[in-house]
Amino acid sequence: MSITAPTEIDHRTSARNRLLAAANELFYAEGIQTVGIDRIIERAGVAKASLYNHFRSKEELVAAYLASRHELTTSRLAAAMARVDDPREKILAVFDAQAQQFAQADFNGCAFTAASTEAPRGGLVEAAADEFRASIRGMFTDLAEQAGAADPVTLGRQLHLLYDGAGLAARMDRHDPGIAPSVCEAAESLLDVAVYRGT
Amino acid sequence: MSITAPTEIDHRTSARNRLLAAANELFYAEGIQTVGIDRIIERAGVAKASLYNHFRSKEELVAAYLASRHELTTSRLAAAMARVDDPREKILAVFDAQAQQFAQADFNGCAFTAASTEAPRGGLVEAAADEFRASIRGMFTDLAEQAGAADPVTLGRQLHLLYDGAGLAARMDRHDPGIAPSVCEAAESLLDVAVYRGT
DNA sequence: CGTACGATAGACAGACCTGTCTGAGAGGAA
DNA sequence: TTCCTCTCAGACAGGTCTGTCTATCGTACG
Repeated sequence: MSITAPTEIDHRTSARNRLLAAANELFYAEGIQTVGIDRIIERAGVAKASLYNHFRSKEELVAAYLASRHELTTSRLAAAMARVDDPREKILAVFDAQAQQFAQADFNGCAFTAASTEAPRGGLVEAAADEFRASIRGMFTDLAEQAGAADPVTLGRQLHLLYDGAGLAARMDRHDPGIAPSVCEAAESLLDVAVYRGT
Repeated sequence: MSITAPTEIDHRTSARNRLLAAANELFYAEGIQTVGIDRIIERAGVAKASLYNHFRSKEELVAAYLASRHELTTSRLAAAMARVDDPREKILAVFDAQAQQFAQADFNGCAFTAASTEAPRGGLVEAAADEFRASIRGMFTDLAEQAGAADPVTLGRQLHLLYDGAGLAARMDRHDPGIAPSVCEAAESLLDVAVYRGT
């Protein structure tokens, strides 16, 4: 890195990135409504005017936070899938990756689900959640097709149901260690029935 | 109803019931944080002092709202199960009853899940959610045992995962009519594998 | 050196929230 | 009648929130 241009860019991205990092930590851990702008800028070490210079409103900051979550989650799942070849193993790899998330100390359920219960209908949050869910659904449907399911749309939806239920239960039943194994087992059962049905 | 005593009782229960009804409608439809006390008492046609005469705080009103939801949901599921004899059919009846909820115009997902994302940890809301989930989990575990599952705890948990995922997906993917059929199909698949495994 | 721009700290407005309190009214009970 | 209890309507305090604005500072660049 040279000294002239990058520092300016670095400063500019630094403020935005620190804001996004603070939003990630606080919004995800405590919710959107309960975390005020003041705590975000305090954690980020940024002035309030700078926040409103980078984002037009709190809702826009929330949307950016969700976009970063979307990117992070899908890339993590893609990396997990890329490690194996067999479609069936790819599906199990997705649930394995999800289970690893459950084990994280800061795990607190699906950010999009939580955000959508707090945000008004028809806003940026709902749009971000719809986009995220469509992406996950597409992934599962593709996997179901690759795995040879007789009805890939239905199996994709069932795997998505399982994925949703797992994330929700892992947040609500924090003291149940049996969730992840039961999820993998259930995924295999659904897969077996959907692929070998009628043979 | 006579004129003397019941009117007094009627008045007394009426204020509380109207408050609970208003809380049910508003909290469930719009969330707990976004609905203020003022809107509750306006909808209920009750003075603010009366609210704080019946409930010590907003959190206590929320807890009462969740308790009424708990009662309503479990009794509805119990009624659905009572209509059939076979344990397997009881399980499907539960998911049928859930699907009927999805079709309600005012359906907005699981009240306990939504409330717990908005409420602080360690409060009355978390306790109510834990209680509700334990009740549902017990129901599914009992059903799994009655259905002859080799591992009733695991099947009960899997059915609970499915139930959770279904409720979540029905709220998030409002325009997907295929959820309910896919859920019933998945429940049957899990049931088949869990009961006939190894035979 | 001077200029321009972004960052900072913080005051401020306007709105909302919860919970308390006052004052008045209505209807049974002694 | 007088009392007592519940209710209503609304003011009020004290706090929070978002978003705007002022004023100052530091630094890169011409």
